[in-house]
Amino acid sequence: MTNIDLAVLLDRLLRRIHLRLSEKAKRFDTEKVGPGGAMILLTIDDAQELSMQALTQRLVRDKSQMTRAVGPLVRKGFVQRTQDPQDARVTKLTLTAKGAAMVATHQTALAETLDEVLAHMPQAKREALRALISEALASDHSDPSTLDQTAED
Amino acid sequence: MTNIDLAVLLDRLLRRIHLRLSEKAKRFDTEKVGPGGAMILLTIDDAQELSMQALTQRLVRDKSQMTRAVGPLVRKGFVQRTQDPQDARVTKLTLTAKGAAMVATHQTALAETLDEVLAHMPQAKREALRALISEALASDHSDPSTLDQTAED
DNA sequence: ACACATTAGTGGACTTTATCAATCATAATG
DNA sequence: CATTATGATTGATAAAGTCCACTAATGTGT
Repeated sequence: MTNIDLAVLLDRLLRRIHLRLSEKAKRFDTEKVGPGGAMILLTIDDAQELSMQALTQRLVRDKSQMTRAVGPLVRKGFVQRTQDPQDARVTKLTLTAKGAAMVATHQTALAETLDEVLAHMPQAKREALRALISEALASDHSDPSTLDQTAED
Repeated sequence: MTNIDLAVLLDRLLRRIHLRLSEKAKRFDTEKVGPGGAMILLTIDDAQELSMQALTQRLVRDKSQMTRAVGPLVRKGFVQRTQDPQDARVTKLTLTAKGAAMVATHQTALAETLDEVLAHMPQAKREALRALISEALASDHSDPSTLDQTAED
């Protein structure tokens, strides 16, 4: 195994997953949600409701890029923007029924993809892997700038 | 934990790492190797010597993109192209001394970054995480098209 | 020799993401 | 109020990656 670091390994694994997923996606992603869009949908689904800021922080992207990425999803009817009654500056994002359906499709595809990529890995190890990554994410409070921890996990 | 899948978690973790790494990189990446270039250097370093094809497969990218990405690294003196004496079609990539130095710098930065991101994760778990990812990568032979396994790992 | 496959590189069109500054509306504060 | 901070968006621009078709050189097999 030598000297290739965790980040490099992560990158490769993720690329493989993306590669296969995008092949599958050709079959159902007729509205061109794309990998970035799918990630957004999955994230909103997980949180039920998210502000732009929270979404930006979770996906670790630039906020301006986030607006642009969400735009098409709204236009295509997957996501709904609503104004927060508490604070009229914030935009809350929720999934439409159509968005939820797309999430379900993507989750199925993701599960299939993971089954392929991790074909030879026993379930227990997959769980362990997921747990470790989840833990790594949860325990990372060291960001100087942008992490606000809207606390679940 | 709900329904966010492993791939999504992986993506987030990797993004966090990249984000921090790129901040660090500003301080030493004066020749604009960039994250993509760094990944290439690290990969060549790991294999000692790599054909373009092998590199493309490992990094799971488009081959034309790969040529374009390697070009600047050669021009800047980090990587050397040599023709394989066995097969004159293949270009073998190796690191120059300058390239090796850059790899060392990047590895240090990577290690620091991982220390930050995984600050609260004990060493044993980090090792476990690395081992699991490594295993996932190694055991993945199911690709229909492009994996040729130039056999090390 | 000949046909055929493989490896690399080129070129162009195109999509996706990133980056950075500026703007606008709304809060929050003195 | 006036000022400042915040959340979101816009605009301009660049970087990165994809896709596809094509060329050139070399290797393989008949």
